[in-house]
Amino acid sequence: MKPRVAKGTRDFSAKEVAKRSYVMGLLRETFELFGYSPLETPSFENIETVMGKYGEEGDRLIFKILRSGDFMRHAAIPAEAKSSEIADKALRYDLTVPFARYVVQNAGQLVMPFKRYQMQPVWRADNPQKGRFREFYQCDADVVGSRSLWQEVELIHLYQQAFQALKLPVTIRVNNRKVLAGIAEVSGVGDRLVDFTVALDKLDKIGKEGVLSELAGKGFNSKELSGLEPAMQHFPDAVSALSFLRTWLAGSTVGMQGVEELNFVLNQSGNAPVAIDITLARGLNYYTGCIIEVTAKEVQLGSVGGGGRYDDLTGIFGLKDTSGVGISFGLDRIILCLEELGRLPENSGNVPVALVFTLSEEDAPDAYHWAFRLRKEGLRVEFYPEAAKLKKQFDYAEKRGIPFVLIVGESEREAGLAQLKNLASGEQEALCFNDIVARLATH
RNA sequence: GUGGUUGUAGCUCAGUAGGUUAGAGCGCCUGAUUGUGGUUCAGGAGGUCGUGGGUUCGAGACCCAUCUUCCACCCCA
Repeated sequence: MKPRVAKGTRDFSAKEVAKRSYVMGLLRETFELFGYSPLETPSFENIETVMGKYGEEGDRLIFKILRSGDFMRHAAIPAEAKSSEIADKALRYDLTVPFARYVVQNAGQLVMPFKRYQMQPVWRADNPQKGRFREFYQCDADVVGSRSLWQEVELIHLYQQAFQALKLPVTIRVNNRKVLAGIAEVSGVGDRLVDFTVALDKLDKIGKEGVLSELAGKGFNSKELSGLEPAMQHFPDAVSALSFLRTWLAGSTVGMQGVEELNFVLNQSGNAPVAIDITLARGLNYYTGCIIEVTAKEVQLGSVGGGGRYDDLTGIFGLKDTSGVGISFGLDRIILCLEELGRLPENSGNVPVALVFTLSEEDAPDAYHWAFRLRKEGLRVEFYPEAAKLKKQFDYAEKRGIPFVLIVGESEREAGLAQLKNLASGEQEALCFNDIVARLATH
């Protein structure tokens, strides 16, 4: 059997880890700049915690974990057994639901509004594609316990700040579930909101005709279709979109509320790259208010982030009246984008600055001592552990990307010096310890 | 979950209409060169052709199943 990673998963080499920690470091800084505190939750939850939170499609994509112990042995499992009977745990599907669980579980201790960020992998039993994995990282920031729309504004600015730091130009598209509900209401299809929004979300991809025919296929009649049509027009700017919606949705209380929320958020967003997009729906069905999605401007790779307001997610776990709003960064897609644009720093930071050669067994103790002392000075130094041919030791340094080598032989030992050689330039000089520390430190 | 696609040496790939012992480039190892690499030259190792069945005198090639890759749909980060 050929060893292989499981479908849709990846190993991360030193280089890749360096890229990932670069991006995660910037995100962490930004989260903390905005006052969010870190949280980590287990990789799996009780199955009832995750099931039913993401819609039917979501449930299908949840990785379920078989009951442990000898459960399987004395149970003849009927084919129609529910997955909850043979599985009692599930890998987390996102970070928001475990967060909601945490908030409810610790409601008494938390200071509200409670702001946390979380950067951990999530798992989905999806078919992999480019930028689409079965194990991937999300980096989330959420606030619960405040209905203020300033939270939405702040999260938009958090997005702006983070993507600026990452040097990845993005468009932040915003919409409001209440606007969508209002459109459905005034068109008389309030009971089929999900079918409507799912189809509308594809406008960019399949065009107006495509959306209309998909809706027709779902049983919408021609009167309903023409009622919904205004939602598919293109607005030149936010002002005209909002004024159109104000007249169109005048008869819907929810709709008007959504319009005003959207208006507030847009007005307060300052120079952030936000755009109103009334076709934006987002699949996760726990969103109730403002919804946000972020796409990279220069790369076509789906969305690199998304989020929104959820008024009652904690209600499912028994805590009423605790509204939350949050955003998510898709770490893996952000890295793919930056990679494609060549904007990840070259210097990975985890390569030694020097390699100490071992010329012979006799020279080894002294050579090792050089490495030992240089490390005490805080320099990343590696010691070549065998008296191999110099060609081999040079090749090793070259391949690891180590810029300097240190050669200590009999003559150097007597003089208390070491030869410091720059591999790129070929320059070599016999220097004392302090000079070598200075050279390597300033490299 | 649906449809298509991919898999041959460590890597990138050849392999013609099924026919001896499956090839190339790069990489790797050894030597020329026992304290100075990147060049050059000479030699060498490395493959149950993703896996399991089947058709055939004979399968890397054809058929079926399965896993994997990438793509589209679904959905999503």
